[in-house]
Amino acid sequence: MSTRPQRPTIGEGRHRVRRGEGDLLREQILDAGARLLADLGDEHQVSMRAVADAVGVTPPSLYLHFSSKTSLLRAVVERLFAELEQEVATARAGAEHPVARVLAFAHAYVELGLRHPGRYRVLYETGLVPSLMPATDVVPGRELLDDVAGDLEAARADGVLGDLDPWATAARVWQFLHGAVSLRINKPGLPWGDPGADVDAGVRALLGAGG
Amino acid sequence: MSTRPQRPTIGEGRHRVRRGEGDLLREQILDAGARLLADLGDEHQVSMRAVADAVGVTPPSLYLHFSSKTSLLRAVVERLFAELEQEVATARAGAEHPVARVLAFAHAYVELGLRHPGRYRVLYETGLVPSLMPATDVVPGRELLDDVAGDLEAARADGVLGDLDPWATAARVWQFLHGAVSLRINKPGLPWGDPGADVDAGVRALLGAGG
DNA sequence: TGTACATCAGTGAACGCGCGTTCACTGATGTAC
DNA sequence: TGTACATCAGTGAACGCGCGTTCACTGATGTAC
Repeated sequence: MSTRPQRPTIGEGRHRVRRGEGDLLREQILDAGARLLADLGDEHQVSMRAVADAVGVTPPSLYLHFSSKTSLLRAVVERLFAELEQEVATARAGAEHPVARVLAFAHAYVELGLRHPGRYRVLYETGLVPSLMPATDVVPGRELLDDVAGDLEAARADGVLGDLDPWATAARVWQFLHGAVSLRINKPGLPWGDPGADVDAGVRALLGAGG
Repeated sequence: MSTRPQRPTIGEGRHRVRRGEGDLLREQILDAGARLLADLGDEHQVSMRAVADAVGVTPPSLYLHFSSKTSLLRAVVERLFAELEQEVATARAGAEHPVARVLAFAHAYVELGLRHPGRYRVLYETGLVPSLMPATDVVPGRELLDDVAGDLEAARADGVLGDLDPWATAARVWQFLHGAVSLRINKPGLPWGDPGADVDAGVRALLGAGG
């Protein structure tokens, strides 16, 4: 056991980066920050020292790429949200009919949320996002809601939705899905049962049992 | 403007408590702690110094009543949950028929959650509760779920619920309600619409449009 | 009723710690000749 | 090809701060006589 904290400094194995390759470290910092934030689910638990340690670099190095912890967190959150957005998007791409698309989306959403609980928490249950992105129109989830509402408008045009309001119904579906993920994450002590079956029954019921 | 932070110390207006009245300060500490935790919605933002300041006392005084910050927070969380439990209980007491009871509960739950968002966050969206109460059977919300499931069993006996499973349906209702509260709290930028109408439509749909 | 004393709720100062951030520096990389 | 120099990514030490917690103390309250 070494007497010093065991992290690879430049002298001990980490290669100094060549001119112009500074973005490499930037990417590594973002990766480490995203991993830490998603693991811990709380911005206060993620320290600059911890990020630097995870990358294998000293804390001041981070300031070569980010002017402050806040700006680093902002970039990290953007990355986490972009990942989630892309994963959900590819998941819905499989289905054709509007109602099937909504169901595909619902299953993917819950599955992804449960697979990455820390990330879910950061993006949907924290004051972090609004405090980092004060602009009201940058609301992670808005696009998601618009997409579902769009599918439901199509469903209504097909006569499958009864006289339900597409937008309000989309909101209720999302609320249900969010609750299904959030309660399973935050109250793991309760016997929730299979998420897939739950989502299926819940979403179908909210769509007026159509589908 | 005084040069010192303006808080009433014993010498400046706060009366020293008489023998045996130490519990008075204990209550004040709990009150202040509950207010701070509910306002900030995050345990890390609540410092012993802040609690002491709010009460009008110096930090070491808190240790006369609580052995550590953790034990103080535990007592505070218990108080917050007891408050919520009682409020919900009195709200449901009004209705007779099972489905009406569930609807009354649903409206009260969402209304209370939106009225005290910080408290809601602490109790339902934080690692704080499980970390303070490691015993699995102390899960804030379990009793709540049992009550709704009980009502739904009665509803099913009355033939109002179709062949839906009471327990699974209760879970889905709670998931929807939690999502309705949580998303409104955490994504205030989206046009959610009236919570009451939403809850009504959502819960009725989840109960199979019965009621 | 008046005085000396015990009690103990609350104080004030200090501790060690981890944090975000700064600053003068070092030394490998790349360039000029 | 070999040497002197400029660049600048990354270091190591230190800063001030707020935190939870400790400790010897003070002084108003209540009691004994």
